[in-house]
Amino acid sequence: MMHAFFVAVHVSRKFLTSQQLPFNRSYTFAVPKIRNTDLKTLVFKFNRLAYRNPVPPIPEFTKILSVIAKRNHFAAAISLINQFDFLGVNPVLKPTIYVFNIAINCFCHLKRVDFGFAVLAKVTKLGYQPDCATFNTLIKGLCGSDKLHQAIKLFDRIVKNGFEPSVVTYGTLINGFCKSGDTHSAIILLQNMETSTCPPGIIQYSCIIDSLCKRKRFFEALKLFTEMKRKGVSPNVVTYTCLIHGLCSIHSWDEALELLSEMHARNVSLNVHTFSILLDALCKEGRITEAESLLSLMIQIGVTPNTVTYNSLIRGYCLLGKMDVARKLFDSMVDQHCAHSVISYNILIKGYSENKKIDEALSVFHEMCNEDVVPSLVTYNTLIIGLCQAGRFEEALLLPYEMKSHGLTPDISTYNTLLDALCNNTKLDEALKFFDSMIDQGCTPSVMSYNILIKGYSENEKIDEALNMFSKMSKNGVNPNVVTYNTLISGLSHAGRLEEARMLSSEMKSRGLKPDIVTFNTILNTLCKNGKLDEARSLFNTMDDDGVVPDIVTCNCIIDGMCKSGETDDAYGMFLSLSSRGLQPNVRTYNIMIDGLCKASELDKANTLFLEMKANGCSADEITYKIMVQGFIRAKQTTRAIEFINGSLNGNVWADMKKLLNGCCPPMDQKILSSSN
DNA sequence: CTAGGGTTAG
Repeated sequence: MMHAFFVAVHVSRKFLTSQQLPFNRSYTFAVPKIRNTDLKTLVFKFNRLAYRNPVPPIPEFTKILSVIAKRNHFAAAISLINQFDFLGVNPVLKPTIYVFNIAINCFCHLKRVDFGFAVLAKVTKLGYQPDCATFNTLIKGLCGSDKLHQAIKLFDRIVKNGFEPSVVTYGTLINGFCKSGDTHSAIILLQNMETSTCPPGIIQYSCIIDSLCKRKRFFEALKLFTEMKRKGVSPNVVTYTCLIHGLCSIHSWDEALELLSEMHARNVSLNVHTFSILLDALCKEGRITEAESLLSLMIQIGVTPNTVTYNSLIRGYCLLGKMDVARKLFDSMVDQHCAHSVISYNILIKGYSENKKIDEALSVFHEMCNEDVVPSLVTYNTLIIGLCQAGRFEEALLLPYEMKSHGLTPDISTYNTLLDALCNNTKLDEALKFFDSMIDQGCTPSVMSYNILIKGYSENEKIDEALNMFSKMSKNGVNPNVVTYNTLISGLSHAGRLEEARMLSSEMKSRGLKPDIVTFNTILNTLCKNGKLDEARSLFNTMDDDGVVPDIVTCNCIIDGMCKSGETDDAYGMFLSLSSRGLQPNVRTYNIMIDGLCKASELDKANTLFLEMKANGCSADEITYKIMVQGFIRAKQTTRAIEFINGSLNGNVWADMKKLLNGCCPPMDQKILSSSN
């Protein structure tokens, strides 16, 4: 559904006035205080200070050190601090607690909180007084190293020793809880703040609201949002952006737009984050034209798009298969002073891979290496997926070695992808060996790993091995999920072991796993294939009770079942009812329906549908052509078949078609056949 | 101390 606002943007931007939406506000730009200097220059500056005579006061040094640390050059900052023996107390330059705090912060970022605590020990040993920032930094470090428990212990200890926690101390812990998924504890801490000397502020509320949104707990998020406003804490652009992000992620455009108008009413301007989220949501829905309009709009009102903004747009084009535009946009980023991030490259690599251009994907990979953008784990995983999908799994299998040589550790996703590739290429013995080897590499197989093997066995008529793996996973303490059951139910059904399939489906429910759309589709497919259309019909009609809404796959299955049972009229009726169910027919739907019509000798109706699918933006595939040609042949209309082919086909499919036609054409048609080649 | 973009199975 297209909301009025986006229609407005799309149709004519000039009609958007500031009365309607919060975009056309004037923006003031903060001049960046830190100039764009690289690490080398900063270190040079630092050294020049150190050798000046007389030695400048310590704040001159800390200023540079904090800039270096802010640029994520943690090791460099620590090295400079060490070099001047600040921590051992330089005889000429007596460091302030600020220097120690910078050192602690750097160690924490380098995931060495233990060294941070060593600095703290030195602080007290030298008779310095740790300040609020010292403890806050350490608490943050512990939170960031998944040591939340220790962070709370430190908090309790310092409070017991008479330390007054600040709003930042609380905020750091709340953030830690939120990021670890324990929103509940974060809320309790927020409530504790109410009764403390520092009441919660905008940051604490926003943090929890964001966490709730990310976990799709919108009701609670909006409750807290209302509560904060009631308590006189005004939401800012961050609060709104978090909520809008959450709402967009569940396609609740109307609610998101309501918030946009509320922002306007409260005089809160959108920034690049807000715009990027909206733009990203549009791209994910394939609404690229609107996304483009939004980009122009943000530029027009003075919000500069950045790398993230462009990344979303590039991905949008990739999703539509418009790789040329994606590439152009990628190249244009440089002109817009937007640096390519590793994510920009990952998006492009995935785009090429998914559009069957693996060689382009590989060349982008080499390009990034040349541009000194370091490939990440995701880069490799994406490339491995691409290679596997292109059937080049031998090359993919080599990449974990390359990763390791670059200091990257393959993760469970890397291994699962390769495991899947081996299974898909019927290399089941190798897959099992690979499965064992990943354990040797210190990677514990996940449910997904088992599911992949179970699927591999099932699809290769080794259903007993699949069942064996199923019991093995439970023994190894890995609980099966819905996918596991669906895979097995499908495997057993294909093997004709319907009773066992039925048993598994009830076992799954008794284990508290809810059947999902795939479960239903699998069972419906089996019923239809086995001529049990009536059972399928009644199951189809009761899906709703389980809270599962039929999708296009479900309907395709039923339509196919009806066609196969000769109930072509019912099938066609269902086909016509798709849009009222909010469903779009896909190629498969058309193929099924056209085939059904052909077999019911309704050739003209089939042909009409064929023409209609094109008009509906659904392009025919090879199967469609084959079905049509077969239909004509069955009706002994070979000339019409040939005319049909000549009117619609190109090179590749032609060979198949010729085979199909061979032998069934009268001599004269054969002549037409060869002349049209 | 709070917000946006990239990866695996049915």
